[in-house]
Amino acid sequence: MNSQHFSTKERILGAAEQLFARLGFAGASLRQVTAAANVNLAAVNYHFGSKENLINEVFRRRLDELNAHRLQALEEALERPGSDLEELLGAFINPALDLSLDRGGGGAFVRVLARAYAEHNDALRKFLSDNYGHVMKRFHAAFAQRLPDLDKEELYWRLDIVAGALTYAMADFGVIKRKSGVTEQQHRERSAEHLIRFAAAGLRAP
Amino acid sequence: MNSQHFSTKERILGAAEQLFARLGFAGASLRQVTAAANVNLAAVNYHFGSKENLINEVFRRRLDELNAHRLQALEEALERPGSDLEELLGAFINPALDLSLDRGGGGAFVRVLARAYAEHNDALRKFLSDNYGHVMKRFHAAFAQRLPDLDKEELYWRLDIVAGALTYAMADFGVIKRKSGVTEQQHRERSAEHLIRFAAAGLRAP
DNA sequence: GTAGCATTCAAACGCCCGTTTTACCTACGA
DNA sequence: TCGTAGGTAAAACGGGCGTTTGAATGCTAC
Repeated sequence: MNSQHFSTKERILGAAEQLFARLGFAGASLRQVTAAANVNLAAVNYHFGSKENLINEVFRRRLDELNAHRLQALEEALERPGSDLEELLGAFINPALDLSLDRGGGGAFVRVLARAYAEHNDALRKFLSDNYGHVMKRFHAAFAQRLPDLDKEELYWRLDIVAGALTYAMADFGVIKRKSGVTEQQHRERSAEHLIRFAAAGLRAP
Repeated sequence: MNSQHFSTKERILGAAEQLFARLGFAGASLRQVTAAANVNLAAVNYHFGSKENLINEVFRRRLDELNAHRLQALEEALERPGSDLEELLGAFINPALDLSLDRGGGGAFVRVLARAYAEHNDALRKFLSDNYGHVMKRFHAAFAQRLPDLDKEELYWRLDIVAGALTYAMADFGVIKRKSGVTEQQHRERSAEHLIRFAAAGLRAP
């Protein structure tokens, strides 16, 4: 299986991501993680130092990439001459959507991310703020330029609502059932379309 | 403290709610719960049978009431002659807001509810669907009447987005910091206002 | 080939978990 | 007044937890 192609560290990160998504940080034990990764129990403490630090590394591996993709998509949208609000929203939402569809655990990671929000852990919040703060600022500036009549603070509130709805949608919290005959890819693309249309109207609200 | 005025069962439920909100279902132990409730460890298994069942009772205690309040607020809004979309949204959002401001643990409960979504547990989903399914159907019908041009399935998607944003906002996931000089009550009222305005525009989107 | 280092391994450490047992209160109807 | 049922108490059960240890292994450079 994985054992052949990936290093011990990578196998641990992958297995941890899956199990944290399914069972939570407290609910998934290192014995379960190392068994799924097909490595020795002591490997976690050897390579990562502690369970706490393993959790952080699970985040870091994905967030840097998502970060970069969002900013890149935003710059591309801003460079297009006639780009509208929906395109800016797409730059924010689509990279997250792509991640959730990624082979190799991205789908599990968005659920881990949703759990992180629910954990309400201060250290984790600081970590996320450090990693995401400047991204949100950049998007805020771009949206503010497109919505000059909207109060700046009001815009912060609304972007916060968009982020909430996106987190919720990505982690598949909702009650909307995927119909048979619709692939997961199609389901998520439809999710993104609905979300963008809804959010664009919400941002344009008087 | 509580010991004087509440029964053993009530003290356990209250302490469990607080600790589940803070540490999660797996993260909070029965030893922590019973110590906080100032009761004997064995009392949980005596009164509730198991930790699993205690979790269910923590939900049941609050959900029945929230359920009833939402439906009552909806009926009242529908009976008012000139009631608009914002009033229907208020009937959905405000009871949840009130619960989150409730003395005696409501604020903790909304975070427990957010954790429940993140848990993605099938048994818990069925429990929530059984308790909430008819409420969502009732709201869907009311919104459909106010938005006759909107496709029924599209409306389901949009209500799902509203529910997501609400869950996120209630559990205080967002990055919006409460300013000094603003009480928590005021902060949450402002939250609801922003959410209703945003959601109303999103629902009306073409 | 062997010295040196990074990695893997099995085993054990002390601790905390959910649950059960058994004895002990305490109030109330017969 | 006594028997009894409902509640509380302390202690123990087996088992799983994160972490540490020290020996065995593989790999690279000389």
